[in-house]
Amino acid sequence: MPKKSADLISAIQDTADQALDQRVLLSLVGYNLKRAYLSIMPVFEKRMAKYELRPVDFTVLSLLKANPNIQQKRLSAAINVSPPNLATLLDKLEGRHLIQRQRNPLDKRSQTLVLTEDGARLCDKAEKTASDLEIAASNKLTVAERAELIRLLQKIA
Amino acid sequence: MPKKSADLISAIQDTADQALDQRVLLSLVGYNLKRAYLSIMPVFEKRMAKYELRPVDFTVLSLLKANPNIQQKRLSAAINVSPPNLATLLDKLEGRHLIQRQRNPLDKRSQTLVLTEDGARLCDKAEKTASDLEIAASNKLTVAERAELIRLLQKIA
DNA sequence: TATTGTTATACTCTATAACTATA
DNA sequence: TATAGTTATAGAGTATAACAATA
Repeated sequence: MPKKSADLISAIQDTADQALDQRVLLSLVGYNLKRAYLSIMPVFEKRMAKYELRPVDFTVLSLLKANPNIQQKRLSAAINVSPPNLATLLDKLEGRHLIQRQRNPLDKRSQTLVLTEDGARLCDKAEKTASDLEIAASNKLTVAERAELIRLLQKIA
Repeated sequence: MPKKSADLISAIQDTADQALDQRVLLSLVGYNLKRAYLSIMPVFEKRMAKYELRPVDFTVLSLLKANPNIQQKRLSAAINVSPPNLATLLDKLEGRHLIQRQRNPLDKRSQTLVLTEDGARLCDKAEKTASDLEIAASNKLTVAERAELIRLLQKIA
């Protein structure tokens, strides 16, 4: 509801001085999730960039380490990346000799995935970096709070 | 580390039967944040789509309601949308007569933003929808847990 | 010269349709 | 006919550079 002249000027001055009122948005879980995510991810991305890994690449390597010989289909569902997009992602990792696709002898349509030795080495380093970072990134929380946060997040998802 | 023939077959069968091991990833706050976010946002987006609002459009309307006559610069910083992207976003909202840009008489470079009457009405409805949804979306949490989750998320951000 | 906001554009991410090879 | 994976492509979201108007 637009104002005119003097009213507008004083309204602008008032608004500029005040702290931003975000009470409604900050009462919503989704808004807080996004803010928290945006505040911690840039650091993580920066660290992973040293290994030329995006967060999703790290996720794939770490899942392959823990689940060798997993099928692409299952990986795709687990990490919420569509089969077409996963295919190109895996092309890149395979091109860097970090993973290997193996035709499944039981069903030649499907492929199973494993880390190469290079991939396993890189994954170990990246996981170490991630867990180091985890401590630094959540230094605003106590150990108990961090555990509680993770528990609540897993309850939602 | 690729296997051959019989070994591979039994490895594949084992992997296919087992639950996916995500322990490393699930120990990281960032991974859990993303999973929680992805699990609650589709519902929110669907509801907001009825008002032809994306989450970020809702955020802008709600912030303008609570902070009339805010400058674009400040809004841009608050919601993490770059000035060029905010400009086109505001173009669309202004084209729908939901908001209005006003040249700041104190500094003609800047513009301040307000909701129109239509915008205020739509924002009220959308905020009502959001808070209704909030209860349904976080029904896996108790009231106390939800409050604690929000508190911890705000500590991180 | 610096700042606010805009335009134009490029880059990344995500989503969809159509194809292959196997079953 | 159905499924796993791929290719190609389109769309949304995000980032950057160059510009106009004002300070």
